[in-house]
Amino acid sequence: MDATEPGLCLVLVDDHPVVRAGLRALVESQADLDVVGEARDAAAAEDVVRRTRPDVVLMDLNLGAGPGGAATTALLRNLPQPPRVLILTTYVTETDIRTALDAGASGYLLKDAPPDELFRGIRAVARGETVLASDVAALLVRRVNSPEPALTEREVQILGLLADGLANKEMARRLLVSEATVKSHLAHIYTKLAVESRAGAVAKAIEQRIIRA
Amino acid sequence: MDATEPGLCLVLVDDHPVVRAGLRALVESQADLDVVGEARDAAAAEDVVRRTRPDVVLMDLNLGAGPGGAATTALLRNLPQPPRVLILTTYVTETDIRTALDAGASGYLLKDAPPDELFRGIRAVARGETVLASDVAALLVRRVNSPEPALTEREVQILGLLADGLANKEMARRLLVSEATVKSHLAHIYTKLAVESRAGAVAKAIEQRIIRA
DNA sequence: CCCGGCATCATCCGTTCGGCTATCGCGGGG
DNA sequence: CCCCGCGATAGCCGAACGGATGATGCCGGG
Repeated sequence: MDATEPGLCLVLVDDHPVVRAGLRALVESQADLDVVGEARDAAAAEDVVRRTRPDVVLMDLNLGAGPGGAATTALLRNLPQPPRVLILTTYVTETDIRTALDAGASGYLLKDAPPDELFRGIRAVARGETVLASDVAALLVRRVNSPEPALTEREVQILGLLADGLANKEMARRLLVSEATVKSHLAHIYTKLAVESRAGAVAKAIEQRIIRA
Repeated sequence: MDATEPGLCLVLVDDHPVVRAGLRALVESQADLDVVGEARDAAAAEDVVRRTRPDVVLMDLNLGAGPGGAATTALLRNLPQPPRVLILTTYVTETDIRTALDAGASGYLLKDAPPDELFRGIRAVARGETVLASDVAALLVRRVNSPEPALTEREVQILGLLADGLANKEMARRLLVSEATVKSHLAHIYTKLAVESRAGAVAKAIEQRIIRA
């Protein structure tokens, strides 16, 4: 490690103080990694990033109330000289990954990864590389060449409402379409998920992490 | 702090290495707290507790695959000279708290608590006190004077079949009862879970971990 | 340029749900 | 001893659902 190397500046975004403090202690055990700020929500994240100009932001996807990690990622990436964003979260949903990467995240790691992988991930992201946890990558790959047809965006949306227990008529109102359209989407969903009822669809969708519980 | 005081011995149980390492760094910043072991699942927890005989175990409720934190708590509490168990987790569901406390946990804190509260919690639990995060306490109190939605064994059974997408007639056949009975159980389930459809019931049941996803 | 997937909408029809009300036997706690 | 919760049962009825079938417009790849 070159002594003239300034090291990487990090900002932590997580709504749990315990996790933040823990992460800070962890990464600061590495000589080349420095935590220059923390935030517990989107607003604080923007503020601290504007002031500290970090190289990499470690972002939890689930920020409790307010804007989620994906939205916050997009927010930070739209700043001038935006930092790289490395998602560090617990649950994996296909749509979570997609939206996070679409929002401009450079990587996606899980909290059940060993610290080593985290350190390597941070450095890789700082270099401009993209890093994905193997579980995450596997999930994406499985989707690509799986015999199971992928659900459309609209269908996933319907599934979300379905899990909220809404009737077809309600969904139609929410989505500003007719009830016939909703039933049509549902029929497709049933076929793709190989189920034959709303309840079965919800269970399978959660099980396959198409929607979160 | 008395120099002859040996300090409190802790074991961390969490399936996320990042969180474990973070927690370790955090609590070891306190002179009187020592982490003597870590575990990522129930089996490892039992093993390390048997060997290290800690005063307090910090337990995550969501241990990924295998036995959950509540089951692990019960396991540890049934050992000879059991350690105190302090639940340290993210989400709060009524049933989570109940089962954890029933399993013999001495406290229930949330990961969004400030580190200070955590340190105080650990010391209090070690002294034999019971500690509850204020959010948790509020939730429990609310439960006491509101009709508690404790589902019957039969009702949980119905929920399982419901998540498989079975029709009432099918469930009736499986359970060797009439369809009327099934509908009766469903009506009770809807009331207790505060939903009004099968799909909503499935989602809420999975969310509250009444049935597995 | 045509085909296919997607989203949209429509109608028909038989089945299923879910709410309502009511009954019955059983067991436990006041 | 009586009441209550639980499981089981029944019938009624309007609303919701799910399948089948077909049609339109749009867009993108071959």
